[in-house]
Amino acid sequence: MNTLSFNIAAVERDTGLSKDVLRMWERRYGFPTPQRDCNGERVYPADQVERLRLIKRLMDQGHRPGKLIGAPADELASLAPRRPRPVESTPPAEAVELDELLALIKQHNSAGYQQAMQQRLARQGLQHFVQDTIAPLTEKVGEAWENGSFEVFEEHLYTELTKRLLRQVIATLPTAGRGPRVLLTSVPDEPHVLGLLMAESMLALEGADCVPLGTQMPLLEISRAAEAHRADIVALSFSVAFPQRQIPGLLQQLRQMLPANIDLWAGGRGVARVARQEGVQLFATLDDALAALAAWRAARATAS
Amino acid sequence: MNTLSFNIAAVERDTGLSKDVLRMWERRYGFPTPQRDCNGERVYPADQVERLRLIKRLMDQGHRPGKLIGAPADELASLAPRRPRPVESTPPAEAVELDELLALIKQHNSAGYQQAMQQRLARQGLQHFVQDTIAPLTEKVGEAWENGSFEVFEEHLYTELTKRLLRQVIATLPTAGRGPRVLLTSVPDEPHVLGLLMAESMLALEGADCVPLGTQMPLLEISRAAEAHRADIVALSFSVAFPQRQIPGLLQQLRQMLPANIDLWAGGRGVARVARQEGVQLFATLDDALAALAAWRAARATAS
DNA sequence: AGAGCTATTTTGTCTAGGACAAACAAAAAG
DNA sequence: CTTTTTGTTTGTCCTAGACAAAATAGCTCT
Repeated sequence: MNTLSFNIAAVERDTGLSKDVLRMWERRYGFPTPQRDCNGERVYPADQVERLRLIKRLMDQGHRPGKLIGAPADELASLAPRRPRPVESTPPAEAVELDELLALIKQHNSAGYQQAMQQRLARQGLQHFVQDTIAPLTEKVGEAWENGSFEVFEEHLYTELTKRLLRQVIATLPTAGRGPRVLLTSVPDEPHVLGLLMAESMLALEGADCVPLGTQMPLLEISRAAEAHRADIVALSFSVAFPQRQIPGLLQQLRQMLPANIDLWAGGRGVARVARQEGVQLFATLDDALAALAAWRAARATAS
Repeated sequence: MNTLSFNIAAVERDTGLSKDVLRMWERRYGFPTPQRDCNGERVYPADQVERLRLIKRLMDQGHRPGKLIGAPADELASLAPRRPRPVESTPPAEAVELDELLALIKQHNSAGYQQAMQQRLARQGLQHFVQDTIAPLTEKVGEAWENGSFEVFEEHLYTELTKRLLRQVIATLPTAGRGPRVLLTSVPDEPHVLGLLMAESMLALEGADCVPLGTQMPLLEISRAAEAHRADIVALSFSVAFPQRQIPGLLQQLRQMLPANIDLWAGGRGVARVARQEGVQLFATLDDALAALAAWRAARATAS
């Protein structure tokens, strides 16, 4: 087999590190050390790409590159996520059951996983199923990926199967028209959709009129869509992986574009530690979103 | 309302034009002409961002930037896509029905669209529904977006609703284990999933054992997943929007990583004009994929 | 004419290093 | 012990030049 090599664009694709950062690290830290082709362009060997991916994963957990790049291979020992873990409030019995679901994914047993989830859904009912099964399970998958016990493709499989399940459930809900019209989407560079689906299922269950637009909408398009659909609320989801510092700016910009009578909501693990914004409602949990829905209805009821 | 302005990263996000390209155009063509903030960084006014988005859309249709940037506003007249249009082989009666479906999306009538699609599915059966409704409809949506009669968010709505429908249908198919195990995914920078879902529904209908991994898998992960799932076939989908010139390189690279006994298939409108590759099977239509499935089974039957 | 080949223009990506501000960690002050 | 100030780390943006791949134009040959 030919030795695999990557140009800088391919490394950016596969690692998520921008070209600027790759060149900067080379200059500052002396790593990576790509060879050059006949045009003087960087050529990265596969093992360095692998190492960069590992470093990126650890960085997403809160480690700093300066520390990581020097260490040889005992980084594997520094698995410990440096981000403050939310306190594990799941009762032990529940946790065991969730681990069993994770194990099914880890064994690549799609059919078994789907069956087990259907069973739980029937037992818990939609609301509890979303809050007590899907939400913590997604959290656990994220953790498993961060600490290396899940491969990327295993996370993808989990996501894909769970998306299907949620969409299927949503399709069976009656399309009631009594609630506010909620437009659900995410900003560019935020491809995670599970949070949106969870929110949609909860809101739809309460009779809200949801318009799912998928992920990664340019901000201008979001405001256009909100007007075209005569939405009452624009709801965004930010995953924990989304760069936190960009969130306030994005929300402000979107708030400026939107007509004042359209509410802007933002939820997901990504907004947990974001400062409160003028004209934007932030939700740490799905319960908060439901409370906000009730509040919205109450405000409208008294106003009219 | 405050005048909206964008920094270069925001413009990249919203237009899809890289920072390098934005700076290059400014240097070469004198457009765009961003102002500078107190740090000397570019600040783009909203109307130039709008114009850049228009230019990008026309470029995706095959126009060249040099011609577009000079023209003032009569570009609107040059709507004509310069890409060779595939001959419209849809019989007129069918075409009218498809246009009715498009109109439902254009009116943002989600419920009506879903109902109409369910009806067609029941009438045509899954195979014909996918081949004669979803495939041409997706094509038409792409065209409508290219010529500006569809907004981005309308395309998103179509995609989201159609994804749901297909996934729902796939979920109802029996999980037969007789066929080859097919791993379905797409490469990084290829977020379009409808092609994959269409392929999955057809293959699953024929009894193949599909493993859907969603989109945008790094190549190294694809090969890892293929081994972990003991896949017989890795199937990739490339949309027409994917940069054609990158495809051969990607396929070659992946082919090198994969064990020789795992087939590599690639389909979708994106591969229609890609040259044949050693060790890779390219499909222009869904029928080709079904034929390849039959061929795979025949080869295995005689071999064993 | 039309099919193929070669030259020229167009266009995007890569390279280099410098500058600076935002995020973070450490030290000093209350 | 908490808060503020100072220093370090780190990412993004900047200019400007070089070059290769793609698209077009021009040519030749059938």
